[in-house]
Amino acid sequence: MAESSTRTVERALVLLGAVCDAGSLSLTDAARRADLSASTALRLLRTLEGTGFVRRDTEGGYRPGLRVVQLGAQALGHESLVSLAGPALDRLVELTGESAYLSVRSHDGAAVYLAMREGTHSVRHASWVGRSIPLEGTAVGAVLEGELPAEGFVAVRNGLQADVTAIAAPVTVGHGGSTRVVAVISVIAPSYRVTPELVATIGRRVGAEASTVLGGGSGTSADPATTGRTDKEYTGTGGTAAKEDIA
Amino acid sequence: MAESSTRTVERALVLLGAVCDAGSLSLTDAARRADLSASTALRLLRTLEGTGFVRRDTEGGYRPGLRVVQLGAQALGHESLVSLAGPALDRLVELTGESAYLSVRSHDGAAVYLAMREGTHSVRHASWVGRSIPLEGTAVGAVLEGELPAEGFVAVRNGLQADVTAIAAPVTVGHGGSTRVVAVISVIAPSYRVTPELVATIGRRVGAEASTVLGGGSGTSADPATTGRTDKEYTGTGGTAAKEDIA
DNA sequence: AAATCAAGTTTCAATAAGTGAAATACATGG
DNA sequence: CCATGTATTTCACTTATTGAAACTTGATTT
Repeated sequence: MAESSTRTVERALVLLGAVCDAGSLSLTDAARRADLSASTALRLLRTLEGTGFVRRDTEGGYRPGLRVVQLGAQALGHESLVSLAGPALDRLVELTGESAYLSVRSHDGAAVYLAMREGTHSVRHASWVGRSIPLEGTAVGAVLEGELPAEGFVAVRNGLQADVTAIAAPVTVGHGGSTRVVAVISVIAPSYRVTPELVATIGRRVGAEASTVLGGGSGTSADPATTGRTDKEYTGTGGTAAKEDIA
Repeated sequence: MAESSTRTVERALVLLGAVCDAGSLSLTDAARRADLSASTALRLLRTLEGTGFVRRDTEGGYRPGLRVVQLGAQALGHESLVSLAGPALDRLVELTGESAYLSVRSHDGAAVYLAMREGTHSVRHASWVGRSIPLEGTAVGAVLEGELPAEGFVAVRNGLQADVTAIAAPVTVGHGGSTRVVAVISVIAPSYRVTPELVATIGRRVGAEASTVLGGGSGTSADPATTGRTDKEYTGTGGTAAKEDIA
C-alpha cells in the first residue's frame, strides 16, 4: 500500500473523497480534513474542478461534480455482479418484504453496498448503494471474513444498528476445493418482526439465493425459484423511506 | 480553466476516466488513451489502485474501483435535484408509460442523465444514469441552450437516435425576470408510438411537471396544442438500430 | 528450441512541477 | 474602523515526477 504512489494524486483523491463525504465543503474545511495547507488544497481543488470532479455551489463551497456521478454510474453498470444479483435480491424482497442488499469488500477493510432493493413493509430498513459499513460486528462482515456456520448463513441481531437483524450469506466463486467469498447477500429487517424461526427460514433462503448468483448450478442446494413461496406480503404503501440511520 | 492545475492530478484523472469509460483496460491501452508513457501510466494507475479508485481484474486489466462507485452513489444522494425530480419522473412514467429522464449540463459541454425511470411499455427507450449525450441535435440540448418555444417544450423526432422521439422541458430557477435553466426533464418514446397530437399532449405534461420540480407553483402552463418541432429524416424502419447500446 | 515480439515492470539522472509560509485581498460583524 | 476568519496570490526552495532505456516475462513464430 505504501509502496510507489504519487503524493499529489493521493492528496487530490483524499480531497475528492472528503468533498464527496461531506456533500459540500469550504476550502478551509476541505484542507483541514485532508490535512493540507490551504494553498495546496486550493490548487488541487481547482484541478478537480477543471476536470468536473468537483464543482462550486453558489456559496463558494465545493461539491462533488458530475464527473463523479457519471463515472460511478458507469462503473456500477460494468459491475456484472450487480446485474447478476438483481433477480436474487428481487426474489428476496418479494418473499420477505424486507430490504435486501448486495455488498462486497472495499479496499479499506470495510464493506460497501453495491446494490439494494427496498423492502415493501412500511417500516423497513433503509440504506443506500455506496454506503460503507464496518466488518466488525456485522453479519456481512462475518461472512466476508469467511465465517460460515453449517446453516449457510450468519444472522446478527441488534449488532451495528440497534433494533435490526441482519441475515447474510456468501456469494462464492469456487473452483474445486478452494472457494472464495466475493460478495454477500443480506436481508435486513426490524428485529421486532423476526422470530428466531423466521430468521432461520429467511437465512436458508438467503443462502440459497446467494448460491444462485454465480455459477448457479453447482452449489449448495435447492433451487430457490421453485421452493415453496408461501407468503407474499404486500404491505405495499411504501411511504417515504426512513431518513438517515447512523453508523 | 487552463489556469493553475496540477499536471499529475489531471493525468491521473484522465486515466481514471479512460478506465471507467472502457470498463477494463490494459496498461498499454490506458497509457495510449491518456497519451502517457507506460511508466507514468503505471505509476499513476498504482496510485489509483492503492486508493481504491481502480482495481485489477484477474487478467491484470484495470477496472473502475469501488471507491468510484461509492463516491458516485454518495454524490447522487446529495444531489437534491434527483430527489426533487423523482416524483415528477414517476408521474410522467405513470401517465405515458414511456421512459423519463432528468438531465443536467455536464462540465464538458454535454448533458448527463442524473436520474431516470424506465417506461412500462415492453418496447421502451432505455438508457442509464451517468450517460452523457451531446447538446447538438437533441431535445435536451436545445432546452439546455435556452431554446424554448411558446409551447413550453421541445420535441425532436429521430434526432440523435433513429426511431425515437424526445420531448423535453426545462427545470428553471427563476427569481423575477432572470430565469435560468438548471436541468431538463424529458420523456423519450419510440417514434412509431407517438402521433404529433400525442407529442403535444405529453409535451404539455412534461412542461407542467418540470415546472413543479423547483419552486412548485408558478409555472409555464402550456396550453396550445401545436407541436414544437418537426421531423428529421426517417430512414427505413426495416432493420434495427443496435448502434452503441450496451444492454 | 531458438528467435521474435509485445506487454509489463524497474531504474535513474534531469528537471519540471508541486509545496507551503507569508503577504495580500476580501469579506463580515462588532 | 479595526478585528477576525477565509480565500487567493506570490515566490524561493526542492522534492517528487518524469520518460528513455534496460530488463523481465510470456506468448507466438520460425
